[in-house]
Amino acid sequence: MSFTGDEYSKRTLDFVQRLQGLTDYEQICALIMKELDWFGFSCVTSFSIPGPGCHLKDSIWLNNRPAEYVERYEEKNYVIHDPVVKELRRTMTPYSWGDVRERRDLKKSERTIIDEGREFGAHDGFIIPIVSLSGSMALFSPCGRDPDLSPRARAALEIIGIYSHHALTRALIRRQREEVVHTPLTPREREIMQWVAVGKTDEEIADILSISTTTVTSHVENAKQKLDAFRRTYAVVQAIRLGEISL
Amino acid sequence: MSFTGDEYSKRTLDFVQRLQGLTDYEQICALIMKELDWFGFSCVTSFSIPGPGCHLKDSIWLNNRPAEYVERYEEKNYVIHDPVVKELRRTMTPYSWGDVRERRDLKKSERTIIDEGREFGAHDGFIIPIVSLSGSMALFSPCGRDPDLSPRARAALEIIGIYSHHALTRALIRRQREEVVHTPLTPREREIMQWVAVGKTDEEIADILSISTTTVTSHVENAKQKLDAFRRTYAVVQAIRLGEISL
DNA sequence: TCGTCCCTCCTAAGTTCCTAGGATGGCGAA
DNA sequence: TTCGCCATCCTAGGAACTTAGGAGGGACGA
Repeated sequence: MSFTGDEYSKRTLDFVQRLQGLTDYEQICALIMKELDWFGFSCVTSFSIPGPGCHLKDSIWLNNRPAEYVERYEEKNYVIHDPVVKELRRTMTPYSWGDVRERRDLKKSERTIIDEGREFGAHDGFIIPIVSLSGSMALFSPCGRDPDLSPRARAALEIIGIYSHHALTRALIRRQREEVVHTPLTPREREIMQWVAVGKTDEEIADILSISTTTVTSHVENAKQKLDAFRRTYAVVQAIRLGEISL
Repeated sequence: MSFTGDEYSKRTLDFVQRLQGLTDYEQICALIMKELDWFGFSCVTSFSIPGPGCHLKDSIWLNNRPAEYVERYEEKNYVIHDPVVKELRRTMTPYSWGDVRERRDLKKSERTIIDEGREFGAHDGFIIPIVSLSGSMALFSPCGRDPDLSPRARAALEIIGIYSHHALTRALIRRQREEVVHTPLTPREREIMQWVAVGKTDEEIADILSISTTTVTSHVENAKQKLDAFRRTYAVVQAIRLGEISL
């Protein structure tokens, strides 16, 4: 190994310090890619696991792998079958593609998916699982021809991955908030939506808060309007997304 | 400053490496507190901002500040008025209590809240904002009598905070999944709940998927049962929480 | 082959929600 | 003090959801 442990740690802290100053999404991406390059990673992908009915495209936070690769990945719905992604459900600690490829219980088709990456110059990659308390999973995955995957590098990469993810989230949230001009709910509306979110009927909420049912209904309707929702189910989802109520 | 920059970075990377091996919540907490001690922090609190109707107590992820302090904080509902917490909504980058205290526009009552911390041995503290794409905010905040808040320490602390938060989430998710024996939804149920979540009516969903309305209804009912929900609104929230669907 | 799970479809009464109004009093900012 | 926002309450028809059943066909593993 040509780098000392301290080289890794110093770089990592420097990286974080530089990233702290950035708020612009594109600048953050550029800095992340530059840093990963030092480790021998030429590409990076970060996305949250899309649910059914959700396209992978809409879940991607950061990606500079070839467009054709991503298209094929999306087209063949690899995100469901890719063993590297499936591994996310087993473990919550970082691992490399190689770690997965070595497993005995892989089907032939699964091995194919990993190997296809090679055609695009990605011989090995590293997966940093990202969890959120809401239970949704995401991953941050740099890859390249011959990346540094030594233990010390892995520790540094986990920091880089988690911190990058955090910085990207911050930038995306900022952008989201700027885009969505969202009228904030009043405290009462928030309180009532919180009850709606746990499945209480207007009558039950009225009982809990000692107000009339019609009042509850009108608060919900106001909130729906502010949240741009026709149905209260979506209003709740929007309220969660916009941070008006929490899970 | 008695420590070199490299000391910070080396420690930080070591900390992350040690934390990587841990899955037990209590062990993780212990390691975090030990590490923060080195920076001169005697206490640490981490919680997500509770919505109305939610108690702060239920949102705490990690805390070793005196119980009486927390009780008073909760009782007086400081989480709403604490200027240090309010600052979260303005900025998404770390700051110290001192940074907030210096602001001119603070009300007297707000200053009091900060100063009350001193009675419990916390003269200054550091806030690391944690954002999640769902929009919910949380914070990680160590505090102490005379902590190290130098620029280099702040960069290290941000890593420590974000990484600790991530490790805690991992441990809590693991625990949550062990506790909640949750029957997974079928692909079709997930797909339909995803549409429910965006406020589509059963009829609209039936149109979209080219199946009958009654089929949609029965999928929703099955999902509700699996998610232990009486109302579809709550079913959606549960599905999000359990990672069955994403925002 | 048998059992199990998934997806599909059906009925029908009862409950809850949605819509689109209007109206009052309180409270704080300009 | 006036203006605006907030919380409260009201009506009433029509739309959507809830509940508790049953039932057939297909896929897949034991």
